[in-house]
Amino acid sequence: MARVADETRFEAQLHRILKAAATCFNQKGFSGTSLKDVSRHLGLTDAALYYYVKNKEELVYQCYLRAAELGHDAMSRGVNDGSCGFEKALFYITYHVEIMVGDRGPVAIMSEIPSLKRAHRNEILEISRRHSLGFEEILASGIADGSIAPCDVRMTGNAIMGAINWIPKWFHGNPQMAKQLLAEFPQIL
Amino acid sequence: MARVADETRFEAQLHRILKAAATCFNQKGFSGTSLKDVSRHLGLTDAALYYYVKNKEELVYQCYLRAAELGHDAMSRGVNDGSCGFEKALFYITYHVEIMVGDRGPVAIMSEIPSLKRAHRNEILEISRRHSLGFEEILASGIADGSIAPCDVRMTGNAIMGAINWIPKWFHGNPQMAKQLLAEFPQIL
DNA sequence: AAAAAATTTTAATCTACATTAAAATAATCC
DNA sequence: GGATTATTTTAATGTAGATTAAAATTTTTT
Repeated sequence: MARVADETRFEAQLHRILKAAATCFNQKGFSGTSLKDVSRHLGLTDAALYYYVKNKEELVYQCYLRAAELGHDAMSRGVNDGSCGFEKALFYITYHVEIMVGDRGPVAIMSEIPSLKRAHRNEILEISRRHSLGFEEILASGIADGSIAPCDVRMTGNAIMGAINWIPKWFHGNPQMAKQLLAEFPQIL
Repeated sequence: MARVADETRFEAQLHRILKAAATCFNQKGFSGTSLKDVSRHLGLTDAALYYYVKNKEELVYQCYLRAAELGHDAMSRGVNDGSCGFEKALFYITYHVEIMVGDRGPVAIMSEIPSLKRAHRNEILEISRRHSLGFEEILASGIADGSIAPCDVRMTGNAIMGAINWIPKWFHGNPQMAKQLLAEFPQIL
């Protein structure tokens, strides 16, 4: 956070590239987007990307890393801001959705984890696992403090994560929808 | 349904191919699976697939078509078997999940719709749209008959569809999990 | 404003698959 | 069982798109 000011030119451009890549991947599918597609989005040439990432695999990896960071960020804030388990969960979800539909997005759907190389894949899977566990803990704490009805936290967690991760599938930048979405999500919990 | 008996050899093999393809796509990612991967799953050679589908694009298209069929099937049965809106929704979800984790699965996650050719893409999108609308109608009927608490059916529908569609991401054939999942899902609604 | 460093482009190369045609094998039919 | 049809394999070919190296340009530094 807050290192936007001293962000070097390089980091800023890499950041733009990652957003462009996420946009393309979500819009045109992974196999449907070439590096040329991504670069064109920024008025660059495909070869220029190689100054920022070693190859396409790493571009995907970085996109996913960024997606994970944003999710983690939302969860931390949610845990901080909520007073009971239910509130923590609700805040987290709200923040996460806000990020996905807001201008920090788009966030790449992690549909291509298996084609990452081993080390990257393991890292992303590990992060995802921790994220899920974190959410399950929130749910468990809510059950413990009585703010959430008893349930299988693993399955409930999976279901809600799925609902969140699926958002890019149907949300395409309609701001009105974003509002409705945020208004409605809490009730689902 | 029930045309399993008079299924010709060709249709049966195509069916096996589609299941193998769905397995590969979900396990190794779309870009990570070659036709050779799919064919090897069946002890065939990659070229053999071309006897059944015109090309890789059509293989994906057929996988998605099959996924859509299975979903539609679940919804019809749900609507039939439930007496109020809530029950219809619950039955549908249960049936759909049962299909996804059962031996009619795996079902391909539709992450590569954008790379389908225009006609196929439009067809799949249209089917998906109808499916979503169908579910929204179920929700609306439940609200009307008082069995479901008022909500934005579009958003609630999106959320639940996301939860369902995401299942292949974390379900990898653990039968115990399948049971827990089915036991838990109803409560989420 | 010259020099150095950072960024981007041009122009090839390289390669993993997808795809195809013809030949071989297996199944079915009369 | 021989002929016909259905299915699969072998062996090439084709191609999009990733990748690279060197040159050109732009930005920064002094």
